[in-house]
Amino acid sequence: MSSNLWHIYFMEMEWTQVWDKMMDVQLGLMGELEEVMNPLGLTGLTFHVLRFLVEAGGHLKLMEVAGKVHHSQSGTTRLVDRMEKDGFLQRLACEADRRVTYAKITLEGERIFKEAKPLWHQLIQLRLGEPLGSESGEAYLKLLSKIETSTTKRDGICPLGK
Amino acid sequence: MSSNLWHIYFMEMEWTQVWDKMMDVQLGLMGELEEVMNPLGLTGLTFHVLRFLVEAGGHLKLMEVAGKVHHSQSGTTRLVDRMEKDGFLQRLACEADRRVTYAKITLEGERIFKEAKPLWHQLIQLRLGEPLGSESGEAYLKLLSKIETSTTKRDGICPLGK
DNA sequence: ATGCAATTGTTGTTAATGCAAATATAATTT
DNA sequence: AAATTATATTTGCATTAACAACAATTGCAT
Repeated sequence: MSSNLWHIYFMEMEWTQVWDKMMDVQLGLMGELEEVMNPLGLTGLTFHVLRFLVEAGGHLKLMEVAGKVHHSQSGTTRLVDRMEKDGFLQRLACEADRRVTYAKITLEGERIFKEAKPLWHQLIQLRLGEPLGSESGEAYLKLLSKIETSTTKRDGICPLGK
Repeated sequence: MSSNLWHIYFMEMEWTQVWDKMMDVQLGLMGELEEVMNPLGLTGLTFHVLRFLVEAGGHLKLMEVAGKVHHSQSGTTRLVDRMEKDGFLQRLACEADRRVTYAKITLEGERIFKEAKPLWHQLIQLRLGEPLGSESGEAYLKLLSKIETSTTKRDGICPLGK
C-alpha cells in the first residue's frame, strides 16, 4: 500500500493542509475586502475602525481602537491621524480621564460607512453565506470557536490587512 | 417574541459573527507564529519562504515565491534581498531563461528551518490538532474548502503576516 | 501629601510594502 | 531579421507599520 493511501485509509489528518487552507482563505477574503473598500477611499482596516465606532455608539478610546484592530499604540495614533485628516473621525478629549482621547465618528464617517457596509455584507454573503449555508455556517462557527489562541478571548477582532 | 429570540428560534446565521471569528482566530494564529519565529531571527513570512523552498526541493523562481506568499514582485525582490543578506538563501541565475532568478536555500537556511519547523508543528498541534481532533479537523477542512475567493485556487498559500 | 508604578498618547527612527516606471530577456508576429 | 508583445526582476517613491523613547496623567501606597 502506498504511503499516500495509507493516510487516506487511516484518515490521518494533515494539519499543515488545514493551516495552509486557513491562510489561503483568509488572505483571499482580506484581499477582496481591500478591493471593495479602496474605491470608496477606505481600506479594510479603516472600514473596520468605522464599523467598531458605529457599533460602539459613535466613539471609542484610542486604546480600545488599538485592541479592536490589533494595532500598537503608535500605529493607532497614526491610523487615527489619517482618518481624522480624511474627515472620517474626530479626536475628542475625555473629561473624566485626561489621559484618554476618544475617536468619534463624524457625519462624513457615518455617510461613507453607510455606503461601505452593504458592500461588506455582499462580500460576506457571497463568500460565506452562499457557499456554506446556515447549517454549515453554524458548524463552521462552532469549529472556529474551538480554536482558541492567546489573543482570541480579547476584546479585539482584527480586520487587519493593509 | 423579541427580535433576539426570533433569530435563535429560526437558527438565523449571523454571518458577521463568523467573519469576526475568522479574523480573530486567524490574527491570533499569525501573531503566535510571529512570537515563535522571532526569537530564531525569522518572521512568519520568512519561515514560510524557507518552508516553500524546502518543499520545492531547495529552490524556486522569484515569481513562484511571490505567488506562494501572496506578495508583489517588488515586495518579493526586497524580501529575498533581506533573506539573502541574512544568509538564509542565495540568488541563482537560471541558465535556460536568463530573465529568471532562482532563490536557493542555503545550508544556514536549512539549519534554521530544521530548528523552526518543529515549533511550527507544535503550534499547529496545540491550536488545531488538540482542540479539533482529527474528526473535526476533517470537517473543518471540508468547510474551508467550500469558501472560494478570487485568489483561493492559485498556486499560493500565503503565510503572510509581518 | 508625596513618591512611584501603571496607563495613555505622541514623536523619531527604522523597516517593510505596493505601485509605477525602468531594464533586460524571451517569445511572437510580420 | 525587425518589430512588437509578453515575462521576470529591479528601482524610485510614497504609504504604512512597529519599536523605543518620551511626556502627561492617574491611582495607589505609603
